[in-house]
Amino acid sequence: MEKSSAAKEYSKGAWTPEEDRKLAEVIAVHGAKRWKTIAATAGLSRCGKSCRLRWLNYLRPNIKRGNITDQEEDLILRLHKLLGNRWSLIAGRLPGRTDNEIKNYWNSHLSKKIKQKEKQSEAPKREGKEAQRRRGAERVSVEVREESSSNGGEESKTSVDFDVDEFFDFSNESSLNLEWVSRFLESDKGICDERS
DNA sequence: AACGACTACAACCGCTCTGCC
DNA sequence: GGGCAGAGCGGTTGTAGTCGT
Repeated sequence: MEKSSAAKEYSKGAWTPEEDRKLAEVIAVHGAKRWKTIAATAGLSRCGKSCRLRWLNYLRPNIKRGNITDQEEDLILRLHKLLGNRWSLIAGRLPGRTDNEIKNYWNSHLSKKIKQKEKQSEAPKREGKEAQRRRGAERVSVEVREESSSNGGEESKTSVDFDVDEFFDFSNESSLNLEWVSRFLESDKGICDERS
């Protein structure tokens, strides 16, 4: 919320290697907080918001760059089905990937794939009413705990609907994904333990 | 080779939430 | 309780690179 941005002109557009270097240096010394101060200290004519975004999406260590693997793609699909457009939450389950990256990947790859799939599946959609009714009965509403970094570990609850059969269809699951599922469950269990 | 269409992704924008005074 | 600033999120835009004609 750069309310002073009207008064001061910030530069926009692509970051230069020099800007990246300055930003990284200041963050290494002062840490990744008070972005406005960081921008000023680094002598950058960028707004704090821009610095934060650059750091989180590009300069931060442990960022995994390059193609999204099949496993990761599958994970994104599942998580999106579960959480919707909660990119930061989805990114939280994919180490090294950023919300922006996942969002972009979704918009450019997966949304198209899904549309294609929907088109294909529309044709043979001649299910009986009974089958549809049964499927409806199998949809459940679950409460998803959100571990948000912004609220200091506090968690809120969101009620979401998902299709049990599809989400828990691990028939062609690789070991990597199964590992994630157990870790997901473990981390949730850990939170519950902490509470009690 | 030239040009337009398409794609991928970095960056921006607007909004909400949270914490502090 | 209200105002302000910082932080974070999701949607959208801009543009460089690639591809097809």
